[in-house]
Amino acid sequence: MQKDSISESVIRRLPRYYRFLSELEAAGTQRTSSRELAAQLGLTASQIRQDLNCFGEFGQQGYGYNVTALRRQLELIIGLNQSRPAIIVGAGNLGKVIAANIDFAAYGFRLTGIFDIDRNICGTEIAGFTVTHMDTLETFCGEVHPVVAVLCIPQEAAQETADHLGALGISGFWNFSHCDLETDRSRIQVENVHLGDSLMTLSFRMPKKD
Amino acid sequence: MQKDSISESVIRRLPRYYRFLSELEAAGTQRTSSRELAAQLGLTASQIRQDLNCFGEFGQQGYGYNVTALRRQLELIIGLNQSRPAIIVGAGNLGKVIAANIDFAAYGFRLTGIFDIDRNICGTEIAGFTVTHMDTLETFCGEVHPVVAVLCIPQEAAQETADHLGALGISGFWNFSHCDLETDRSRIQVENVHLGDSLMTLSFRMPKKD
DNA sequence: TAGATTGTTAATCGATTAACAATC
DNA sequence: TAGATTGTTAATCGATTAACAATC
Repeated sequence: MQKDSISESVIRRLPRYYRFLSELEAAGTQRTSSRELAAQLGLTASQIRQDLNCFGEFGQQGYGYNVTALRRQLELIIGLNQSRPAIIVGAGNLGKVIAANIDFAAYGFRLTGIFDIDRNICGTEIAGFTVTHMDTLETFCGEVHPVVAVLCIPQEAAQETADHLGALGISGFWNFSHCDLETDRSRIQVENVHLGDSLMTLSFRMPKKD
Repeated sequence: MQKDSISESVIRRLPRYYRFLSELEAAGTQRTSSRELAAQLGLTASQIRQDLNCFGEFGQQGYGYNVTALRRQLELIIGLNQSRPAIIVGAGNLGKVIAANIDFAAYGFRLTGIFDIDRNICGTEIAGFTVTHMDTLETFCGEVHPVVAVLCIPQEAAQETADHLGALGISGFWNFSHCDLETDRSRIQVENVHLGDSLMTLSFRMPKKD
């Protein structure tokens, strides 16, 4: 059903489709078309149909798409109905914000623990979890088998920690550590959130003096 | 000197080039080549030369590139030497983390104020700034003329607030509010940080059960 | 000079857009 | 049935890669 390989461009558009269909559904809209979606999302109808047809045939000729059905399909495609165990590594400011503000369950994951290397932070409570020392990671992973680690640690420690976590069975990183991890890309998925890079692209596009 | 329009793909690679050259420079490396950079960054030498030649001729035949000179050129190209006034709008958890952790000066900006609509938060101090009520934005903008606003507010308020800020002269948004802003794209630059979308792409790429 | 590596042009590849038969 | 809109094939466009003359 799903095409062999989905291009990065398509993958990046899926969340937008899902978000927008969720809004339509919440607004009570029952039906839509590629033309309508395209107009709203600033894409072409062709592109939307091509994208969706990577995964199956979800529309009906002459009618278009049922909003609820298509949203539900995207939910399954993206894997939002899953509940894969995840951990946060690094309980500094950023780790705390993510623990408190990201609804992991809404994205197909389930937060199972928060770890830090600083014994002063360990023992404190964040989002219902007691921050635990990294020493206990091995035992924890043996029991809970988390698949994803959210890396909220300083750049210097990132590569080493990622290697360690990879050895403990982690196969996905949500990487906030501001550096490019070197991993076995056949086995391990990395999604980078490089805030600095993001702000630099804005800097590039803003007018400059001198 | 700079080509008429730079593609989004090129823009997204510039920060990585800059980061990597900074590392090389910090390590004391004086010279590099497109082949070397390509190997390290996982790109092709051709691509790197094409990308750089959008902006000028920075290399020397037979030699390659001087690390410091090229890093410096990228600094100017991206605009990291600038100091454009920026404000943070929304001083919740996320706004605080950004205020405290992002080195705006390193990215061509200068944090000038933090605003919130909640009078309970106003008056508290974050990263050396006293959080100020949004009521005072108009006066502030008239005096300081910030060009960029970091949007750390809830989705519901984002569009309205963006419109308001646009009217007050803001021409760039670093948007963390998890929705797609509708703006006059000829005048206003938007850089989205959609953490939910980011986590969804990781969800998509992770194995699924059932 | 010989070797190396650039800047740039040409070739290839992949993604986007257009077109249209199928069909609800 | 007529109108609408899909799924899909073909055409176009743009980005990446390869090739090579220029030159340090």
